[in-house]
Amino acid sequence: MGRSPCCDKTNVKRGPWSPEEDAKLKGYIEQYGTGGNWIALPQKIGLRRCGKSCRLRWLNYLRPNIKHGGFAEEEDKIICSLYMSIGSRWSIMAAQLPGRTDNDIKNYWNTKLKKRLLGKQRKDDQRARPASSLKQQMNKKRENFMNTESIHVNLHHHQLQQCQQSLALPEIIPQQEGKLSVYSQQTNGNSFNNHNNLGSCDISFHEVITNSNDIPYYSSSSPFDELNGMQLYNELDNDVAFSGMDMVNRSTITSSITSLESTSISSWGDINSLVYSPMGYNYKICQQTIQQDSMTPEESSYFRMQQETVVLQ
DNA sequence: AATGCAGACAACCGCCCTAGC
DNA sequence: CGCTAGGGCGGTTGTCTGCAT
Repeated sequence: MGRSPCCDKTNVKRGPWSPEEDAKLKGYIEQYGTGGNWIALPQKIGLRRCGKSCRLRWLNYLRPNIKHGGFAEEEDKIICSLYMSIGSRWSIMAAQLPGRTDNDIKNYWNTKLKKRLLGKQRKDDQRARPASSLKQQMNKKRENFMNTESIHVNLHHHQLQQCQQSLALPEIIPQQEGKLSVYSQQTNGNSFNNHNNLGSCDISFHEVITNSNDIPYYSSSSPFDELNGMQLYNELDNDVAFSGMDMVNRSTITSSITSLESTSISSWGDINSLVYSPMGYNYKICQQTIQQDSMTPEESSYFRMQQETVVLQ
């Protein structure tokens, strides 16, 4: 038995809002506020709309200081870099962009930025790989496989690099040696207490990709240490039930890790950051291990942004 | 002028989380 | 402690519009 619907679907109006409905809703909220109850609100003001629909209309369109369309280049950069580090957390992105709603950002990403990025990638691929080869076939296979996944999976390290380049973002690949401490904490009912040491990994660059069946899929870009890459992944998988967690199994795991001695996992958010970070390192790890004053101004700026994002979460 | 198609974005759906009981 | 309702959120769908044929 599913949950009961929030309103009588047969008795509410759906589809585009009329100017009259907008005026009613806006006028009421500006005068009395929402009263903390969206479900009851439409009845109060005589709107034949679902409460959730009213909420959405207000938040995405009617409330003051909402900007529509015309994203600035600076906003493009912020969206792109946030997507790289946190994935499709639209509401968090919206918090970083005053006047923008999560819906707006999501639409903008899906219709403009994603295509710009993938279009460029396609062109570059055609230029770079004119001849058919085994490697190409493998890549094609992988591409087909990943096309069935969400956008998370479609974004690869090199694509993200290109996104940075096409948007004139500074490319940040860490050169610092990171000594990463391990600590454990109970999160979401999953204990990481056995995470003493993940062993010594010497990974120049690796990509680890999960598929929808939660079976680790591993691909490589040279130079890298495949064995160690796999080892790191399997350690994660075995110890913390890596698979099956929403944040991870729909993501592309793309990271560039230099001289990893162990890793730091205190929450799924940490894993997520590690996973998503195209800059090559987890900012929380970075926080513990790399002095902020050793970063370039650009790195520092990204770091600050990420810290704010973490706070918002 | 009619039709088809693609892009843009508004709106909806359904799941998850949480506060209150 | 379990249940429920409301709110929040990400993914998806629907609709409108402009352009090409």
